[in-house]
Amino acid sequence: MTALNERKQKILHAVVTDYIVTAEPVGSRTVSRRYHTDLSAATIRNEMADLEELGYLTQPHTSAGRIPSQQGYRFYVDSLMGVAPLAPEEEKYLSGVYLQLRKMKEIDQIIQHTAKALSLITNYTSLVLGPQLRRSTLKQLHLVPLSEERALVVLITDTGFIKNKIIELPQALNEDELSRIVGYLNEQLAGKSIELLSAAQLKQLRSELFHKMDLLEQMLLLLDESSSESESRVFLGGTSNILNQPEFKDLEKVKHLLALFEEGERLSFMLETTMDGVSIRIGTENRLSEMNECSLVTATYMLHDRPVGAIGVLGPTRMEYAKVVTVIEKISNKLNHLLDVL
Amino acid sequence: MTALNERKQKILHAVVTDYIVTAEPVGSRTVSRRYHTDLSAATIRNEMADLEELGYLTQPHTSAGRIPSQQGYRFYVDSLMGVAPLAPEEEKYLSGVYLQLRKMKEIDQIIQHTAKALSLITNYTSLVLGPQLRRSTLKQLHLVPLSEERALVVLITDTGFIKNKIIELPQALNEDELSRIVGYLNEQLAGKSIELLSAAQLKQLRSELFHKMDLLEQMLLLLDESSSESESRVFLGGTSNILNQPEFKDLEKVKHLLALFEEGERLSFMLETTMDGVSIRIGTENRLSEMNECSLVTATYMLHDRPVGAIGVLGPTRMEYAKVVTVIEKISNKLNHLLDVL
DNA sequence: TTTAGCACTCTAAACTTACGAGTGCTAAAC
DNA sequence: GTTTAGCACTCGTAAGTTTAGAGTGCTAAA
Repeated sequence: MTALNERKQKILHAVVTDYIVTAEPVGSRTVSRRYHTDLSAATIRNEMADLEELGYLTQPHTSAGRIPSQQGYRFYVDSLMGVAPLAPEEEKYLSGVYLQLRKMKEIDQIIQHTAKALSLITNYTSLVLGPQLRRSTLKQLHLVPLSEERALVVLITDTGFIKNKIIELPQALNEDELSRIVGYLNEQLAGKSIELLSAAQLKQLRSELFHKMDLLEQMLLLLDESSSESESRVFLGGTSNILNQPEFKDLEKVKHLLALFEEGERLSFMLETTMDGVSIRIGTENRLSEMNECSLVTATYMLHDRPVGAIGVLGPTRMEYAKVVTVIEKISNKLNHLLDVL
Repeated sequence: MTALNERKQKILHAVVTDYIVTAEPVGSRTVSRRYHTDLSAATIRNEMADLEELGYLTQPHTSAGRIPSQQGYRFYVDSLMGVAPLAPEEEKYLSGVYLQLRKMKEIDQIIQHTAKALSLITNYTSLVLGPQLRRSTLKQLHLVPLSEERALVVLITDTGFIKNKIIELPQALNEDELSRIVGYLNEQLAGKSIELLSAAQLKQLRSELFHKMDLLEQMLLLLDESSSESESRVFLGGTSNILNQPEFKDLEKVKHLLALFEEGERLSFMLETTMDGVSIRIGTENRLSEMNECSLVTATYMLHDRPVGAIGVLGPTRMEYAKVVTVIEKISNKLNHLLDVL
């Protein structure tokens, strides 16, 4: 792939940015007039023909303007686009949201409001992956007796996540024994990453406490569940925003996307795969076929310097990448700060 | 409003059922041929003109067939429609789902799977309102010390619902005092309906324990939150199903509905308002303007003979009412049985 | 190397036409 | 008096037709 000279880059930049706002194929005349006054339309025309040959632009049909190809967007995102600052009122809005959130410590609320803010400010659909149990560290394990036969296991992580489960007690146990077991488990497990609680380690524990099998099994089951994938806590915001995009006037595409939105598993997979910095996946770079005409911008957020979750914005490939990246960075930062205090 | 003679009722029935499956205006010829061979099209025509005059049918335009008006659907639902039995494979599917669910005691999973089953079997969008804290009875209140300054309050209801909240401890308290307070609160509150924990009662508690203000305030706050509306736990299933309905080929309508789907508050309001038996609300009978072209069939489900939540199916006014009612009844029953064991 | 000019292409929108399903009315039949 | 056949009329949809205009590629001159 030949490197693009500066002029071609400028023209590509013009086509991409214009198409992003207008959603209409961009003609040589438009580029010449609106972006690059010192060249004639004819010259632009030649360059655009070259850019098409090189794979950066395509023509919907013979006598229409050009639109960026996936490769075109990729080049734009990698080398061309600058930083789009937020409007003052957008900044203000975000600050307001996170000032509010500082008061409520419920992680679910934080996540949900983040999804809402993200979609509101970008006008796209937002996805937020809640702190993954798997990526958290066990802080404390508690056993709250409920009755003779039942107890509540409370699992608390450093991410502030709390998971409950009711278990059946073997009747043979008295209170002392119980608290001894719990104490022992805490000793052994506290501070360990839930993901890294390897099968081996759990197995060892199992054998160490083999005489209290029943009880232990149940508590360990909770851990197993926690470290498994099944926890797909993805929150969406602004799902109706996709309908604002002209590329989704086709109901079939919308239907597929909406159906995808209900599949938490697959969504969280999309968000989990990129686990550092801001990532942009364009069109078919997303593995899911439903998203072949979409782009997904994601970033992770941290707790204690470890990535524990992710936020993302889903829009058409014709997306305002620069702005979205700014917003994503800003929000993931705010989220980091917010969680640090937690 | 004149009562309809039997023939008119038969014709109205024919028009409604035909329109429900075809989504096309129904002509006199169709009724005569497909439903009522012993009368000519001309006769049907006259009757249909009458039915229109009476407000049960409308014409989209002068020379088209008739479609049921809202009043027409209402009459159909109240007096005409019979009981639609489920297909054996549908029965089997439902039994399978609830056999599975019997194993997992997590209320959230039960709710979510119910939503999924409901939408899958009806091909409409389903709404499920989780057990309302407000409608539950307090079973136990626990305080789990986390550190010097923090503790976890665990609130357990008879509906199996568990709510956690982290509170800050006033340092002046030692463990004994804590457990005494918690013991006292349990004594006072256990078995009480959370909704009926009146402001007065809470106030009394506040004064009784006024010297431990700080701590108490925080625990009572949890109760306040629980009894307030803010808990809008509505789960949706099959949101993409609305796009299968020809009446929603218009993107604007879909957009409004999708946006509504994100407003948990308003949705749960819709479900809460009908709190006994199966209720059918057609078109503008729903208060929300977004739902003026939809029908909502809802039913409550019970725990210990008290309604604690609701399930619902949302579709176009041209809905398979008979089948939906059967499904809703069946599922709410299964849910009742499932929760009884809990 | 750039640009003006021009013939050519192709879509989208506007307009026309044709078809057919369905109606309401009238007058005859039961 | 009720039912039905017949018929002229309405109106929306779908299928063609036309037109306008935006944009292109190519050629030849600057």
